Amino acid sequence: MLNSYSSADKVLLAVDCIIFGFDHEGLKILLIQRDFEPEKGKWSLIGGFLKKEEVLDTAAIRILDRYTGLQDIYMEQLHAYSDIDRDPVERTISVAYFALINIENHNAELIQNYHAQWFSVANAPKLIFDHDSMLRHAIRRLRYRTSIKPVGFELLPEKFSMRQLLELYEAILSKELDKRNFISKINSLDILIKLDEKDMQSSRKGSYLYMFDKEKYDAKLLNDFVLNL
Amino acid sequence: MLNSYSSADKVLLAVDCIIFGFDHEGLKILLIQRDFEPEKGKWSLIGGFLKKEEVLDTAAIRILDRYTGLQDIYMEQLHAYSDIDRDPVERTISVAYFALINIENHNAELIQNYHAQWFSVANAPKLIFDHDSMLRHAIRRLRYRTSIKPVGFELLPEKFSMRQLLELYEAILSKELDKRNFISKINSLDILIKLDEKDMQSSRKGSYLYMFDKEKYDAKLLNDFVLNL
DNA sequence: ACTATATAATGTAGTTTTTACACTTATTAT
DNA sequence: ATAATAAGTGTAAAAACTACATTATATAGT
Repeated sequence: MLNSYSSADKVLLAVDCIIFGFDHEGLKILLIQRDFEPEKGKWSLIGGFLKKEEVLDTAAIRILDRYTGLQDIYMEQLHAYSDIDRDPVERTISVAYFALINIENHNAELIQNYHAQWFSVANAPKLIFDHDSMLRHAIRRLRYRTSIKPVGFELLPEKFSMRQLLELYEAILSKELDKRNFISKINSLDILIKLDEKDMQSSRKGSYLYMFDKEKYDAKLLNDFVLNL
Repeated sequence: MLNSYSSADKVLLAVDCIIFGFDHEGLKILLIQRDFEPEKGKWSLIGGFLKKEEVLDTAAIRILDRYTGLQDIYMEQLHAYSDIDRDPVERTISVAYFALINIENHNAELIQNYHAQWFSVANAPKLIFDHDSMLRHAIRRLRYRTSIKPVGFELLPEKFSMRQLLELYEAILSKELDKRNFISKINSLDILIKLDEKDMQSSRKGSYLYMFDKEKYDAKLLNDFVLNL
């Protein structure tokens, strides 16, 4: 049994990132066009290999940083994918992560250099390998996560209007929400700060801006909420 | 980029299984006592190494079978654990799975041969490596999963009484539930068959036995239910 | 300065769901 | 016959959820 360590097979471990962003057009993901075979020219999630002395979370952070120039981003491990022929080049197990970023903050130059591009989740191209499956899982997980944890805000600017928040949740859930009911449910969570500032872009009247109140949320010491939208 | 395959590090991949069972004493897990160093004599989850030409799910199934003699068991991938020194012998990433078995069916002789043993989840011993963390995650996931999928039944005999089902959910959630409210919520899911048979062990009056109606459930074509207990 | 326009902001009544709670029934061991 | 034990059952009050329409505000255009 002890020597099972030495007799056991070693494999390549990849990390693939589903990087979510959000803007006026809706929910988006960052994809990269492969410039080498196989599947050259096809679209792919952004990924890389795990280094031997590296934790998976760190690898995901490293990869995200490399392609977006962003640090301190919400990331979450999704699932390990291990189909035998999932990568035709070599037996590779991939651990998928998803990231939620404020799309305004990414380094546009960087992603251009890497031939990366933002796509609407709704009409993303077909992806290589099992990346479509990863994306589907990520969306499902994102729906669940945003219904119990205050992570949706990661996709918005620091200051945002109720309309932006509403549209964010509509994009995540792929369904229309009633504005009044939505606002009262959000308000009942009691985790936002209403600012004196208004966003004057969207209308003549202007709409108040809000911020996520992390201190207040943490102070509640509740683990999860339930946001039934 | 292509040669990043050849330059990338390969690592050992382990699979560890949180095997849940349930009996009159409550929710249990199957643990094994290590008979080799390091951590000899300590309790551990049941695990093994992934083979090069093997899918993770298959490895989990193989490991479960080896220690319990059971096939066709509900299993679900939990998370990949990758702390650098999580296994002091060698750099090993572990993918944890949890399994739900009918505890009556396991092969008692097998687990004896392996020095495995059932423990109440409530007072399980300290486990090696990061296995305590895996167990905590597994319980959290089990709570969630049983609230949206009809998998709790996997832990019960094919025929079970409402009391058994109630006590199962109480064990999973670690809280008392109101009997009448529980029964009406379960009944409103409309996924059980009430048998003519009674369990005469528990009381003079005897309690009706039920079975999970998989056909009916599948026919509904709903993905998930919500069971707020 | 008046008006038109466009989005922001707000409240409620009806319905459904959830909760808390206690007595009767059925069986058999004595 | 009766004592004992768990099984089985219903309801009223509270809370949550749903559907829905009008008024308010700032400015751009005249």
